[in-house]
Amino acid sequence: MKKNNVYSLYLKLMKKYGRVGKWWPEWCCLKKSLNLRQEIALGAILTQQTNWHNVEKALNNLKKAKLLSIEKIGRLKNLAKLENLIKPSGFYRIKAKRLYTFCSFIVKQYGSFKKLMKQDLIILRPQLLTIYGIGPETADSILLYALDKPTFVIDEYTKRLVKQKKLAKKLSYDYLKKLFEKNLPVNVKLYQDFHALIVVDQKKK
DNA sequence: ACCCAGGTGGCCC
DNA sequence: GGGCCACATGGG
Repeated sequence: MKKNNVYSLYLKLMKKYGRVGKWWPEWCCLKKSLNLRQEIALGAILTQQTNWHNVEKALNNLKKAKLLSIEKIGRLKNLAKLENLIKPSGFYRIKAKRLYTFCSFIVKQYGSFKKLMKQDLIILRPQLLTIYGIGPETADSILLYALDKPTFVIDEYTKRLVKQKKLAKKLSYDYLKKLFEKNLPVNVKLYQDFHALIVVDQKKK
């Protein structure tokens, strides 16, 4: 039998860390409230090239302002208030525009966040990728952690790990995504846990 | 005073 | 297809 480096890496990390980091346990759970799912989706945009610590401040500001809602953000008339609330997360002007574009897309195309959840991964992923400010990593993070869809997330940490372990020569997004998915059972919880473990492992270095 | 953080889009070659 | 830049704040 051909040995599977990707899957054995998952087992190794699972053995080493078990249940993972501070905010991951609730993300890596399949039963999440609608509010938490929206927080995760918005957080996925806010965390682009940004420390989680700063993102938390922005999310708390949104929560206090009762604006941690995709439908509310999608219906905003102007973005000044939103920009101000998310300032701690950096790139706040461009991120306010990205949040708004994402949220208004959902409102227009699906009517509500709840209806979006029912959409199929095959349809949804290409749709998300057409939205301004949603690249492959943000799309996959939203799909995997906010919507529990089986798509593997590739980020800078994953690339670093692949390089360290010499799992692949190419480091392009789609190539690595296929590599992981090809060598793992299709399982949302496993994808969630594995990606979280990679981040935790790489952060320690 | 630097340097970096769970990216993305625009522009150039 | 790949390389470089702007985008901005807070923490080490």
